[in-house]
Amino acid sequence: MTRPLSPNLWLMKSEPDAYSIDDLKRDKKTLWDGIRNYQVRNLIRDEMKEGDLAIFYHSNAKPPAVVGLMKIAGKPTPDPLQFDSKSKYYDPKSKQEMPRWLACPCQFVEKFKQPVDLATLRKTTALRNMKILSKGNRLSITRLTLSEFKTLLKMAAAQFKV
DNA sequence: GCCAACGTTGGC
DNA sequence: GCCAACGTTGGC
Repeated sequence: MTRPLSPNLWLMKSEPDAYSIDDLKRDKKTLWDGIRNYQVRNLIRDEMKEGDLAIFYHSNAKPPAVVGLMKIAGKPTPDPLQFDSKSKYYDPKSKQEMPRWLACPCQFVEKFKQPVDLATLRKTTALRNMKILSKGNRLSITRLTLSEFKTLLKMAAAQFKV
């Protein structure tokens, strides 16, 4: 296995009612849990690594928008909620010795001064292939190309420099 | 393995 | 609240 030299770039969705960029700003670090989709689980298991960068997207928001930047702060770890019978993310079929679901540690980097809403994203030619804009893509974590990542940072007037 | 029924996501 | 576009479940 070769180790990629540059960080992977991701877009990660969260409903602000559940967990927002302001929550992350307050917490500084969080365990990104509640992932219950096998494609996404495989992505973080097989491809996500410490040091990767992720754009934070508010879904089901008014308006939906990219709102900030975070960094992957460690290896994916078993999602504790799958074993919590009181959680809505409880999975009775998952066993301690063979956990089914993973969560990933995320660290706050910045909240964008200029969040970019979905309508604006759709109008941006440089983002026309961005996964989140293609019809039918509902995955909560998707990859960004370097070009898409740079475009988003620029539009959002980000502090972070690639 | 097929597929109908059901559940979820998320924009609008 | 509606609904398109999935994903999951379980009977067969």
